[in-house]
Amino acid sequence: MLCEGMIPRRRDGRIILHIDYDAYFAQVYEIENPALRSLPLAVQQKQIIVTCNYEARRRGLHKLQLISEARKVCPDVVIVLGEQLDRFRDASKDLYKYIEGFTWNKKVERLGFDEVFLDVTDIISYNQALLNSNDLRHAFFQLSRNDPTVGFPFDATTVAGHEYPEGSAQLSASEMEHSELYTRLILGSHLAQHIRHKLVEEKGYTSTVGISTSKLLSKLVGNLHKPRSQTTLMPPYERLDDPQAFRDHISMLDESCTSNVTLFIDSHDIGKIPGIGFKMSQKIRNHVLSRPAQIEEVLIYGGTRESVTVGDVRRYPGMGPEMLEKLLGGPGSERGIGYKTWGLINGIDDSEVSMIRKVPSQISIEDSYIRLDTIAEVYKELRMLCTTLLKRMRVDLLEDEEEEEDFQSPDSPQAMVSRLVSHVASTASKRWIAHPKTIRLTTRPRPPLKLSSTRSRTFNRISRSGPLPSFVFNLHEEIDVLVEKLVQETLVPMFHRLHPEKLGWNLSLINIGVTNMVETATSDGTGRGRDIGRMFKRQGEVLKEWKVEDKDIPPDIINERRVEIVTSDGSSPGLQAEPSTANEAMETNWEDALNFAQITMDEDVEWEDEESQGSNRCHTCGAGIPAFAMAAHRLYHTLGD
DNA sequence: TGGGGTCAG
DNA sequence: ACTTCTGACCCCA
Repeated sequence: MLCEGMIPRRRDGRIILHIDYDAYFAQVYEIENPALRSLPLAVQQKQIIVTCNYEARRRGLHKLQLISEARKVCPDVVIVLGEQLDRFRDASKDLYKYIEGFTWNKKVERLGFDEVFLDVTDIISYNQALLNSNDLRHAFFQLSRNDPTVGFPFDATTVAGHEYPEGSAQLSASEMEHSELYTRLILGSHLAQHIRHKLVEEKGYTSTVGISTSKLLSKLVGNLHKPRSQTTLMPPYERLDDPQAFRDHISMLDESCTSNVTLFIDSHDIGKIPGIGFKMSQKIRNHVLSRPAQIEEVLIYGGTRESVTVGDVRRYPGMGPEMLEKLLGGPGSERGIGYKTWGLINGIDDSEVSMIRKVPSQISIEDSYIRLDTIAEVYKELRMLCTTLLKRMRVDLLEDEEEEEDFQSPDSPQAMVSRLVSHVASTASKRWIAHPKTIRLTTRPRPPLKLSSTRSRTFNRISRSGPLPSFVFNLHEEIDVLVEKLVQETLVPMFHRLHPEKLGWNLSLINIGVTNMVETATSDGTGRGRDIGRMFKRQGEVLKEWKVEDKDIPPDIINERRVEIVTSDGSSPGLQAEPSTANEAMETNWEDALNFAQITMDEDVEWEDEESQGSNRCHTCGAGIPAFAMAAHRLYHTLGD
């Protein structure tokens, strides 16, 4: 008897696509140099092939192969270096933004460089409602809610690409004709195919896609047919316990055939399920294998480890959320891990595809070392890592300052002055879209070679963190200078907190990271997908008379700072430029603008609470600036160049 | 918030 | 050889 209550109910209302670019690193090179496409191409990191194109695989190469071996197997292989990740990261971001363009709800989530999840539920529902059941073969998929001509024709009676199980459309056609899910998955498969085609046409990338109702299932099912293909996990997803369906499918009632989800997921090795990693799969394996009384064939003495499949675990006597909770729970482990894992084992994953994110939640740089045990070497490495980190921050957290959108009213002093600046000086300035508040230093001490062997626990990295000084946001200073300052003032003290002993340590790794991002406020957080209506509205407003008002000024700092900042004496520690010069320039060239800023100060304004301070940072140097002084502060930067 | 663990690509 | 260089999320105090 099946214990119904132990299996969480399926919720298959969503349609989720999982996109995986084929042999990603290799493809990036192929696009830069199309001549490589027809050749066996391998990407090298250290002494290994990290990935290779399918031509190379056809000739016997594979991932994580030694270079020496690869050359033996395929002497004419073209090997390129893949240690510098910048090009891969850039291409990945570009593809991500392109793919976002297909979504309506902005639910698009990147996993690593080469995978993207899309929640296309809304698009599918919309098109499902549009289907004409009298002529499904000549359906039209609408990609836009506004323009019914944007889209593509398709045959809504068949799945695009592969399906799992193979030929399942014919097998249970009678049941599925009435299945809502069946229709929605068909729609999903055609949308997936369209996106794949567009990725090739517009970006030159081939990809592999999985189509199902959750991140878990779409990711897993996509693996069935690679490369340049797609697979849809077909219904029924539910166990057939409806009496009528029960009789119709009496021949399928063998337990493994109750639903295609179970059929599909049961065959996977337990460690292949996303979310069940090395540690957890080991714990589960040990438990399942260490009770061989139930299963004669499984012997642990032989030393050969039997593979444990999801099916083995799912059907293990007494297995359920409680048992998994006992197995996997404990201090440090995630709350409700047993229930979550039991869900995964039953093909249930309710986790959301997250909204598109413009900024990462952390940026870190690390390097590993054979031996690193002198303070001088450490300083040198800190400087190198810091340099890379600050450059990365300028790439990932900086954005072209385009016409100052939405968030602040178009006639606010900031926007006004900003327009003046970019118009008259035609300065293509940059702004920070986020400010990390914290910097962290991590090291991995070399394992104490021959200790009393208590436990070689995963006890790997140790770290210290502290506030990130705001001078690092100063774009007018040379990186080298900022690095030197950051190392001396922040990282060296942090290092000594981490390693108080003068000698005796030996590091195998150093990592420097910035975290705790505070996003600079923009209206929608995406910075993309301009609203046409809003643009028109704005144009009108720009023509209106200036309004003098500003409600974003924190009360506590205005009195002490107002004079200082308006006279631009560089009260922010990060400002290095000559104050008098900037000041002079402002007064001579920007009198009106300055007056404008002055007027603003004298207005009777309302104050916002402390919370608003985060949005009153200078985009350029990161200094906290009262809103009323921001306009003048911007001028200062512009003229400082 | 600081420090650490697990998982993933 | 579970490597390397990340990044996300979760837990505990």
